[in-house]
Amino acid sequence: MNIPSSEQALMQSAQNLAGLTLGEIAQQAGIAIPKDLSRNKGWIGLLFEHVLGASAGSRPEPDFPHLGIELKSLPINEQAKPLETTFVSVAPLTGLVGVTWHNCYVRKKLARVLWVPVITRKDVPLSERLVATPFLWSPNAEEEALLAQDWQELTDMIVLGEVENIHGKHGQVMQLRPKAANSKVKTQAFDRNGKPFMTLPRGFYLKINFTQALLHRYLRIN
DNA sequence: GATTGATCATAC
DNA sequence: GTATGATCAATC
Repeated sequence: MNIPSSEQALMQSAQNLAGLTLGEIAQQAGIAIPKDLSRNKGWIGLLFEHVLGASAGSRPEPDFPHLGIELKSLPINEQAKPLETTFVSVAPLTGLVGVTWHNCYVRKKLARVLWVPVITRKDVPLSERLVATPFLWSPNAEEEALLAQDWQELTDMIVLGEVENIHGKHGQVMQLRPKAANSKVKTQAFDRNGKPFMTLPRGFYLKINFTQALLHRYLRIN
């Protein structure tokens, strides 16, 4: 697939995915379908990136750098309720001096997101799952305020050396959870005395209630 | 059943 | 290890 030249071109090809199954999309793209996602958790996201012409690679940039748009797949059920939290980014545990909500990575990453919902049920094979209507989202004032509030709370705790006391329950719409290959992975952080120590890498995740609200706002459903 | 903590693949 | 893409699965 070619790189989309404009937002309109991207949205057009995204809309064209609606109503197709993952099997149809993969077949058209000539991509093999895994039996399940257990050892291919990012497969749907990579499939959409390929089909929509996102710049490949693991660079820390939006999927469509020239458009400033991030692409995210979103598993939902038939009632359009998200089934999983949405990973946003790895949380920096050091170098936070001078970082504010306005210049932080989470805000940049969520500025413009193309959501591609996939109707998911455990008993429906991957290849038969349907793509729902994709939509381009930017946070409204209310959503940004909620995100900013949670980001500030979590970042404050990190800065104060309390990262190991942060649990998934923190945050109303965004939470901090492990983001690593396994629980033995370590990255550097600072404790409450300012001394460096090694801890589990964490990531910011959007909670289900937040992504569900987006769906309601954009698809006018439920 | 929802939520939190753990985990899988791949590139560099 | 860090960054990309997320879902799995044990526990509450």
